[in-house]
Amino acid sequence: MGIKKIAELANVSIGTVDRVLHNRKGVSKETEKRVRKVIKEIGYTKNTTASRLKLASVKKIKFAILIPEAENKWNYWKLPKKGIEQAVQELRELGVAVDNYLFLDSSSFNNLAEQIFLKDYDAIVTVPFFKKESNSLLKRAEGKKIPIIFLDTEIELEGPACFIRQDSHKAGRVAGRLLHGLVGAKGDYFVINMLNDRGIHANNIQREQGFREFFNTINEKVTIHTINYSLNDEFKVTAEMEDWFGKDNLKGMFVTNSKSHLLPKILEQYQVKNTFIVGFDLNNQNLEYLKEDKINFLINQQPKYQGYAAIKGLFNFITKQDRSELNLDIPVEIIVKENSATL
Amino acid sequence: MGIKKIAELANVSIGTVDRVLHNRKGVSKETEKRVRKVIKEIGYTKNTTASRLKLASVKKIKFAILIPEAENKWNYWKLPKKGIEQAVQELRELGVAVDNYLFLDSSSFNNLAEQIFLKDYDAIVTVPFFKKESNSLLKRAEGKKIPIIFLDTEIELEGPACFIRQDSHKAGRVAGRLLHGLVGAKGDYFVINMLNDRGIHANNIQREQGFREFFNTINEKVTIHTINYSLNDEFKVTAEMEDWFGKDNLKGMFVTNSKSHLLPKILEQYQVKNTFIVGFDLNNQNLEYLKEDKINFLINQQPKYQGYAAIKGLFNFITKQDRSELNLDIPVEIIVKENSATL
DNA sequence: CTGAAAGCGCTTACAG
DNA sequence: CTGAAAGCGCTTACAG
Repeated sequence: MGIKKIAELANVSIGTVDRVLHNRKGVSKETEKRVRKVIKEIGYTKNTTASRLKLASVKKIKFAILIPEAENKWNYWKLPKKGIEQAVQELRELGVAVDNYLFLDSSSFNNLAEQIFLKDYDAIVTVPFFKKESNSLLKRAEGKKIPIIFLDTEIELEGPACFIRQDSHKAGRVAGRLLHGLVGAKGDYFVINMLNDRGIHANNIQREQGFREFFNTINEKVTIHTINYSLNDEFKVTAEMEDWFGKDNLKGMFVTNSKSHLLPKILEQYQVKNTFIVGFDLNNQNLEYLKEDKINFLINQQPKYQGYAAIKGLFNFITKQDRSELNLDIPVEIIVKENSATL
Repeated sequence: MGIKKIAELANVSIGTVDRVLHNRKGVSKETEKRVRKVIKEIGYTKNTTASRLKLASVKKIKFAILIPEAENKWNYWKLPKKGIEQAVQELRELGVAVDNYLFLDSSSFNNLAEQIFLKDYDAIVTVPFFKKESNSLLKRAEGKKIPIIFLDTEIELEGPACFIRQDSHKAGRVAGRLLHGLVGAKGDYFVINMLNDRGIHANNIQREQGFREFFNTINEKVTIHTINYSLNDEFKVTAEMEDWFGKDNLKGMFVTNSKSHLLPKILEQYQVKNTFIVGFDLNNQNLEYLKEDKINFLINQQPKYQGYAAIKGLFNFITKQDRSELNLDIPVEIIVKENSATL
């Protein structure tokens, strides 16, 4: 069922079959036609394993990974990196290798992108944190026909791009559903955007939109306050917020980023009662509060899997022209205390 | 880094290296020692791909799949089967193949098991529906040193066994958490076990236990009624149940199997109000009611993935002696209307 | 434009 | 007890 069989049936050498299969030139029209016919007839599909066995030693597949430096501040980014490492481990004997380029801000992002294009990578995995810079990266990759996958967040770019990320609108709607179940129609709702250095993150905006969308969809007029709080300053409870918090009804708090663990302390400090919290991401601090029943739901975006899937998807694209795994909508995983640990 | 290098360093032929690597006899103590030393020194790990490339044509890995016939009644079983097929597809070029044996009841289970042992399979994937029969299967597999994985449900067997399934206690606790969030301390709770031909299923019992456990853990004394309802008869609302349903409070209904879609109709018919439902499995009927807000939460046990993981796990065990994927605790996936479809 | 040969890392029969 | 050779399915120089 392999190229040998094709060669035999088409009365050519396996070298010629290989030329046809790879659309290399140097084959006469007639021979090519004959070979293609046989290929079709026997329903040939390439044995990727055998192919990679040879290529693993002569032509590695190299990926450039351009993601945030995972210090304490962006601890989160250890997870996609882990997933990437796992995928590489699985594919190592098939000749896959990665180089990590870890950025700190938009300028180091740019510098590293520059370095990446000096070498010949087969694909790039990155993160669309900086719109302008992402666009320029996308353009250059397109020009060099290097496939590129963006993780974590989907933003609009000038040209089609591949994303492996959770649908943040959807995540926001799910959060709406969950909080509404606990708080009901008579409560007050709060969307809490904790800003970081780069201001408000694209997917945090989308999460808030989705959250509000949910209440529109179920056609319930509830009060939703937005609180934007900068991580750099102290949290200041304004007079307006004191009014909101002072009410005796139930309160639903939707924290649009991974910092929901900052909330319980603050709420305690200001003696705000009857609150329910939905946040994002399974960092240790969040999980701690989930266990203490001070956070009610966490939404997981499977960061490790995102990294894993990116490498696998790119590998399948490069080796089998299979585009189907270049885009991925990560399910909105709902975590409560009871399903938070898989023993 | 391969056997060639080892052979060179140990001053033997690759044939001898191979003998040592596979613990085959016919190697002198001294040679073996020398070879093992080199193997250790260079930190050799087998290239599974290369190994399988050769073996794929001379010695296939064959799995016997012994699962329920997926007619309409057990439609669910199409899903693990699909996952199995996907894994086999991915591993086909490495020489993996499966035969399906589909049973209808305990006697056909036994007959098919008999047939399986007449052939030489490298592993078995099955389902522990029938305790006695599962034990005898496990025993025979043990005797022949054939690895075996049980899907879907964990039951106690006479001897250690591998399970890829969701922790049903945990799933029950999650259900408790979810319903409690909607219904609170003042409501009534109902556990609804819909019996089938085989009586009440092991994991349905465990789900009920987990559910009750949750309320013990949070130390809240709520009323939990158990309703056992046979699928074969009409649903009869007893006088006692009329009392329960007639109360004006909120009611939480936990359906321990995949038939939660039968409930909304019945509740409507008996004009039971203020009910919230948590059920299992993403069949079309359940999803339909989820979309209509008549079922509030569904718990998914990722049946397709269970099948997929079983094949992959067995493959990694057989080819790399890696036992780590033979047991798997499937996460308790919480599904609401908003995250039910991944577009 | 085409073919024959060597090789990827491992496995298997065969010869001695 | 040990080695040399052929082969898994594909790829790559090299020769003509």
